Amino acid sequence: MYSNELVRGTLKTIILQLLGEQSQMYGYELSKLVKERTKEKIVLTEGALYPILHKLEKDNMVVTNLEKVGNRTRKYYALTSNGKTSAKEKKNELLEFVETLKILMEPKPIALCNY
Amino acid sequence: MYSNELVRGTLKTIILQLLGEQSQMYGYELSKLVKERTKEKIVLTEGALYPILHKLEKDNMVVTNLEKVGNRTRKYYALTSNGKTSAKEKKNELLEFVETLKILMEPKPIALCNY
DNA sequence: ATTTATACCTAATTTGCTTATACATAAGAA
DNA sequence: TTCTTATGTATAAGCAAATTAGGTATAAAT
Repeated sequence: MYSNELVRGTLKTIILQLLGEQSQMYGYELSKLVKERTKEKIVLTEGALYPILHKLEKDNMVVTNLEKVGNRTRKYYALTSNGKTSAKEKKNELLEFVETLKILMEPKPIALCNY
Repeated sequence: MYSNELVRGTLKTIILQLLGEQSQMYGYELSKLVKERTKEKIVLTEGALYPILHKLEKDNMVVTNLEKVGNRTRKYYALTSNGKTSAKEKKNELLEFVETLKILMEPKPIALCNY
């Protein structure tokens, strides 16, 4: 698993992206999906997950609806149109950022052939 | 420039990496190099830079030597052998992390051809 | 009967950064 | 010659996103 400092700052983007892939998802489902897809290298703990989801709702990025499954309640989250826009923006920013990081960490030689 | 949350967590790794590229560097030089190499998309402010350098010194990752240039003093930082090891580890972790992020953000279809 | 998985939530704390400030020399522009 | 910009290092107050650690409850598995 990656050190916490690295993951910090990327979680909201990850959540927005995953919510964009399906019509709706619930919290526990999101945490399982991140765990599975990253082979547990990134773990979305509840202490991070739920406050982010609540913030997204407060900011009108997602809407919720409760669904009963047996005797338990799931709270499904779906992107609003604001949320979809934000998801795209944040995804682009993140992908650009990782490219910048790569350039910074592995600078290409100025010229491979300079004669 | 990228939102601050993204940059957070990567700065120490960036500094270690850059220090590994040259025999020694001073703070102001590091901040200029990051600015230039990332076209100002990542900016290493002094408030972040110096505390990190001091922490690295305290943790025996770098050693310092003061050099006079005219009437001003530069504080050069050079990686120790611990620092070199840490730099490699952190670089690998960061590069792995960005790959994981990509997988998470752009999942490949299960099969391109499934008949 | 006990543990593990599912499912949600929150409060206290940590931490890595920003923002702001301070000091000082050197160079360049007005 | 005064003002601004660049060079150069440093620290303190404050913020926000996470961790850590707790709570509640149902369902399934051992």
